Amino acid sequence: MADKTTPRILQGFCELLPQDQLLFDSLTDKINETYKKYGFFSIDTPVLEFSEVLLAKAGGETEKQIYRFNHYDNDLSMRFDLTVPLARYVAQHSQDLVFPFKRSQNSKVFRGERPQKGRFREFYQCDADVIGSESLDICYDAEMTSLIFDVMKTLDLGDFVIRINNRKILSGFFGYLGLSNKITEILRVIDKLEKMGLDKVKAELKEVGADDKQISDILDFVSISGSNSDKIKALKKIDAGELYSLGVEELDTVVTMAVQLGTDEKNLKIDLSIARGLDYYTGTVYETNLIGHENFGSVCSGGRYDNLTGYYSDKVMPGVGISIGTTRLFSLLKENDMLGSLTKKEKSAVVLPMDNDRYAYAAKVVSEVRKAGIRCDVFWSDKSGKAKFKYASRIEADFALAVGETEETNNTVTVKNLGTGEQEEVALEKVAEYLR
RNA sequence: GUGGAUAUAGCGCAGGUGGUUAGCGCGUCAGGUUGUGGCCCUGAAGGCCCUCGGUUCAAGUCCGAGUAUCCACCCCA
Repeated sequence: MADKTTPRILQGFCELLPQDQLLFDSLTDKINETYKKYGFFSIDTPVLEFSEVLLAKAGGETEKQIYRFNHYDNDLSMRFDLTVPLARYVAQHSQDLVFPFKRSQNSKVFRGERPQKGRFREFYQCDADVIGSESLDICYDAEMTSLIFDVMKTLDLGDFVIRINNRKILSGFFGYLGLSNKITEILRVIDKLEKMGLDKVKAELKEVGADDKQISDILDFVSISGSNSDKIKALKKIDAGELYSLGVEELDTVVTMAVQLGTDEKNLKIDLSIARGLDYYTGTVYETNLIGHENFGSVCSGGRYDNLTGYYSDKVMPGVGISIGTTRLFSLLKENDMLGSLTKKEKSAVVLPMDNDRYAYAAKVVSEVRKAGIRCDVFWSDKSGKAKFKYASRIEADFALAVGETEETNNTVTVKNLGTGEQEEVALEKVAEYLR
């Protein structure tokens, strides 16, 4: 073993064994199918973009995390999310797209940050966004809410809550308190309320520069309680300017409409402390948590942004979108032994030729089974009978189809159910039917 | 970027106060059973004990540095 290269991969990069990959694919399939049902069109964009394009807007944290390098004369960057490439895509192809444009995308993104539990440097995001031309009705925000609801129902990961808020409400209210120049910082602090607790938030708000009266107003505000309609009523009583009122109006519409679209109100909760760290959200914001697994963080987040393509085009294009970090979600589910709901697996079989003269007959058998649309494999190896059945068992096939001299003579197959251990000789033309 | 932990077989781990041949479980391969997997039994293969340096008659074990990985913070999916 001297001088061999150690097989290894980069930290924060992830790959799965075949049985896990099967489950991961089932996770993304379920999400994509739901997106499709809502009328989204799937696209893909390049992993690499010109740095000037990708970094047109980025700054601060994101910029530091981008994998960027030169190749000959090109300054290149790897996409760190799917939204910026979408903006470029829409600006570049706007004349060929139909608006409102509903696109979904399931692709890998790259972030050069320190990996840890549930955080990767290369990971899949499963996004759905609607982009409008000039304007985009608030009903789309409601539709996204309903989409989150449907996805979560389909994934069947247990009880969940979609927490919803509107940035206009927060910005309007904080502006009204005379804190309009500190809105971004305040939003970030408020967003941490659940995690850090009241005292720390108070201290941080003070650091940001709010006085005691402002702090208590803010905290009273975000802790407005009751049902969704109670909260809306309470919010409507407060007079905090035009932006604020518009936000309340929007939130009211989104919640009402989402319910009409099929969202169960039990799973939808107005939460005035949700702000989302990302600064490009301007209206509705979403976070989704699994009840009992709050430590997972948000499994599906998103929101409304006013002008997606501002850095690439003069056209105003508002949008609303959501994102599911499937790599993270999968790794957390696996760690918590929650992959059970993903095991939807089709039946599969493997043909075992019992001796070397049986290959031709094995070919006939496998072709018959495949014609019926059943996943089927042949073990073309001259090993012991034990090894053959062991192979069938290891690949987790449901059936082993043993074919030897007797079977060929009788034009049959010995079907062994690897789950129950029972076996039976079945006529070749009946095999496919027998396997179902 | 800041703080903490870990590094021994393909994987998961054990190896009091230094002592000569480094173990266990899983996996792999072979056999018990050459047409029957999972369970059981037997056997085999597989180790520069992360790297470099230091202390010592003697280092997997002690000390230092480096590297890598993991965890937490920041931020986020």
